[in-house]
Amino acid sequence: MKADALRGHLDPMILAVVEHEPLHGYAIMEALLERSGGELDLPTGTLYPALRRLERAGYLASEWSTVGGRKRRTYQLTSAGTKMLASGKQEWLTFRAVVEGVLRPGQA
Amino acid sequence: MKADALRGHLDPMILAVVEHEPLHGYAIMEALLERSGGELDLPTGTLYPALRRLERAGYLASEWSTVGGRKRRTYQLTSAGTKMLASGKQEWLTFRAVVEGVLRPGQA
DNA sequence: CTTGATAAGTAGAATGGCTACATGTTGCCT
DNA sequence: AGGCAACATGTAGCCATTCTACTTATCAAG
Repeated sequence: MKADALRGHLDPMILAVVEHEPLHGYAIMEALLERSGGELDLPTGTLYPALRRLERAGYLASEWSTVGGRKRRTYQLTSAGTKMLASGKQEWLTFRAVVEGVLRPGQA
Repeated sequence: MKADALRGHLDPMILAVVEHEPLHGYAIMEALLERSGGELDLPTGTLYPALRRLERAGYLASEWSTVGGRKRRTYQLTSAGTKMLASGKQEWLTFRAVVEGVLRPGQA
């Protein structure tokens, strides 16, 4: 998959994986990897800054904990984040329709 | 639709509209607008540089003509462009599967 | 004779995902 | 005991591409 085809689509994806349970950064990476069937192997230099950005923007809230000597920062959706996720899903559907309207991907 | 969610997806879309008939820049803009149901209104500052980039990369070839006092540069797919378009369509399907695997967009 | 559509372009800003680097722990393998 | 893989978090700076804003020019309609 092309490098930064993700542009603009990553945020809702991150929000989606913490929708039903709060997760820490590393676990978010693993969840993305798993849900994408191994395709989405985010570098830490992408994920961690993105999480901070989303927190700054008010879509995520975080708290520190220490588990077995390891520090974890666990993120959960805020109510603004929930709304953002919903509208992100909607925007995805629009985007998909636009691309497929132009691309007509059935025709190889 | 978010501004540059297009990132990395625009190139195959441009190639797609000239797949069956050569078009000049302005006509490409109109074709994108029409095929996207009015959603994709590219600024000229996006399209023209993109066309030049695709030509430099060998995916498009262009020639000048003058129609009614207006200069047109008409673009058509090269054979490399045809291949690139095919692989772009394939990549789109992968990308879509990745996003939807993570997003599960059915659930509002 | 001005406005809107047609037509092509450039310069420079901004975005955000990437590479590469930095730091430290735990647990398994030899 | 030593080393490496997995766990865990983070920063600095690069880079590609899309965007805004601008320029130039013709033609048709009003």
